[in-house]
Amino acid sequence: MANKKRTTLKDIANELNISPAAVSKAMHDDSRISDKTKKEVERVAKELNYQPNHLASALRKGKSHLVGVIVPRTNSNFFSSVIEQMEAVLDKAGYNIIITQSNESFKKECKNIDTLLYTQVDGIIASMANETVDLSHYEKIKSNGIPLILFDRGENDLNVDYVGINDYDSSQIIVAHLVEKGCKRIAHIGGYRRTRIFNNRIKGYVDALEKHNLPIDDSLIIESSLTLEDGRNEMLKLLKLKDRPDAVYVASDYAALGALQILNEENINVPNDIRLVGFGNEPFTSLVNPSITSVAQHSKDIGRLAAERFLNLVSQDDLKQSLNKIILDAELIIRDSSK
Amino acid sequence: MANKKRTTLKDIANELNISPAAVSKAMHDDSRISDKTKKEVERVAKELNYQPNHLASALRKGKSHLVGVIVPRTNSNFFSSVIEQMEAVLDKAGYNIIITQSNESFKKECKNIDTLLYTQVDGIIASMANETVDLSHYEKIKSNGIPLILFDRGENDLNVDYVGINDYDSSQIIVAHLVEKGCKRIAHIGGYRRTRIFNNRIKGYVDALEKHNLPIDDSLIIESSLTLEDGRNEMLKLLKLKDRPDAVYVASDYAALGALQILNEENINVPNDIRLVGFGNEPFTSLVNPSITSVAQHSKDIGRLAAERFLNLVSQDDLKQSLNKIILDAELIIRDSSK
DNA sequence: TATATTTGCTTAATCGATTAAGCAAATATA
DNA sequence: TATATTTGCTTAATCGATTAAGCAAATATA
Repeated sequence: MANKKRTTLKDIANELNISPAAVSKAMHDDSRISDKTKKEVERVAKELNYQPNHLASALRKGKSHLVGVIVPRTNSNFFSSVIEQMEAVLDKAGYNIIITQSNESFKKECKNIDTLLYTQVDGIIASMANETVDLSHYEKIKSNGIPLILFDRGENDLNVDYVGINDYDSSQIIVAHLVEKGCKRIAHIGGYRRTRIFNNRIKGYVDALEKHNLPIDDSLIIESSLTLEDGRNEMLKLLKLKDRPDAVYVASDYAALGALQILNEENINVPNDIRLVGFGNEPFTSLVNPSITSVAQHSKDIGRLAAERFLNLVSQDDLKQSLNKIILDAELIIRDSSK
Repeated sequence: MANKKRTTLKDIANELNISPAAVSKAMHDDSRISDKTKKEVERVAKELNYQPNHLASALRKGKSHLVGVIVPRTNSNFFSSVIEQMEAVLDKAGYNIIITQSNESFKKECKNIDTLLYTQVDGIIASMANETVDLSHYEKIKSNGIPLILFDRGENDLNVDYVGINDYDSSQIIVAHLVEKGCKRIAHIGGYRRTRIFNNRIKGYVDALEKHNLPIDDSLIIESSLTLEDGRNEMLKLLKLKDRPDAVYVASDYAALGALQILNEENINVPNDIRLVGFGNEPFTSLVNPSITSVAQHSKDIGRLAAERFLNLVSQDDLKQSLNKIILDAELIIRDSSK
């Protein structure tokens, strides 16, 4: 059973004493094949448990109908929700997706791109690893002549389509919210400036402080990888400052959670002593105590829009990509940590 | 730039006035090709930015060096950690993985299997969707003659390799722990019995109650899909019982979290009024208030072992699969919710 | 020096599915 | 009835990489 050879078009053709070409056409419902033959082909195909060989047809047609997806990690609600939507949209158009994760590693990301190109995907939708600065591996995708769409963590320099939220505005909204609650010393535990979205969040934060006539204190602006551990460490450092902040805006929910753990451990009341805001609206933000105010990133829209951009691009005969940004407004979800 | 054709072996061959066969051999470091030719091939390949066409070589060799992975969801720490380990092991052996998610849907799972078979993967490593009862789509994998390895949510009837933890014993350990803490009415919010692992957890729970001379009360045994929402709903029902439980063992951390939310909302003290135990050791169990006692599932070992089983199976000339279980001991991580 | 072996390639077939071109029979049209 | 068109296929080439078989030149061995 397990050892028998795969059924090919030729096997069906031999069974029916017709040519493989006729079988292929029958399967694709060609108008020049008789209904009788089509029915017989269908019957024998089922009988022999025929499974088309994707490698062969993809090779011949020059299209694999596979889309590669690269994400930093799959175990965040944001990315898995984005992927779910992409899958839904692409599935309808006859595309399947291959998900790879970079684990935030530059090296892994390069390897993933090689794998995807090697697998002959028809396009790549990616969100960059934290470590990524050099973009030559992404250029490789472009020079392969297949569409590249970036989401969330993108780069203008690549001159490709991008779907994401307005990070700059999000920071402005967060600071405005905290100021409204009476906060005067707002710290920011952010990502690294080299990553565009985190740079934008920092800029938004700084500009918002100025707008509200609050002084900018470099000791309150921290760059990190935004892991839970980073959140703990950086929060501890902030607490050791002579002049403690009365609010902390953290650019990731995971790091915000780390910060909250420290605050709870040190018996600092949130929100009364220090207000806390995260970013990403991960499900756990509403589950922890106190629940964490955060920014919803419209993951479903991002997934859908990125997939639609891909479909739009593959339908073009002559692929010409350029910087084409779709920026969605983010939404502040206010919870107990800043009330 | 984007529109130029891919470089093929033939292009390199033409450039050097040798045959494509020689180029292919040079690339594979064949001993019958001169060092001079090898170097020239390497140079021209780089010059023309040659990328081998995986479809062609896979078609010719009959091996795609791709492994399909099917998980219910990727956004749980358990599954993404399992996948990370698989990737690490398979990568070393020259295999790449394609991750698909069933979203706990039977229909989606069938579709995923079709996609993977169609993509000519060399094997499939899967964990079943909650909905799955009919196994014919999995039989299709077997009849394709490629290895199938199940992990976590498996089925004996398929007679293939399985890697998972000892669910029965885990339940026993949990009940013993709760009994030791003085609990007398232990409820169980479990999964559906049709899923083997959940059935084992229920059996382990029932047998453990008997062992400790506690009565078995059907109103305290609940089957559900174990989502967070299910946890909330079932917990509410348990609280409405005349004779409330003094402990709840939930077969998933997500549902346990839902249960905890209700308990917190109803101002029921955990662990003093009701003790709570989850399953899976998801990171948030240590983050919520109170932290949730849970069972660590050794995701890394499971991922590694499943990948190793695959490698072992593909290396066999004559694939013969049989029920071959690797059962790991789980570990109870005691936290505040049951202290 | 004559034969055997090794080296370094080429030739041609192959993996399956697809498709342009073409052909004979059946049918439609003038 | 003669020609045109349609129907229902077949033939042969193709997508790129790989490999068995083979051949001529170079080198080794007797």
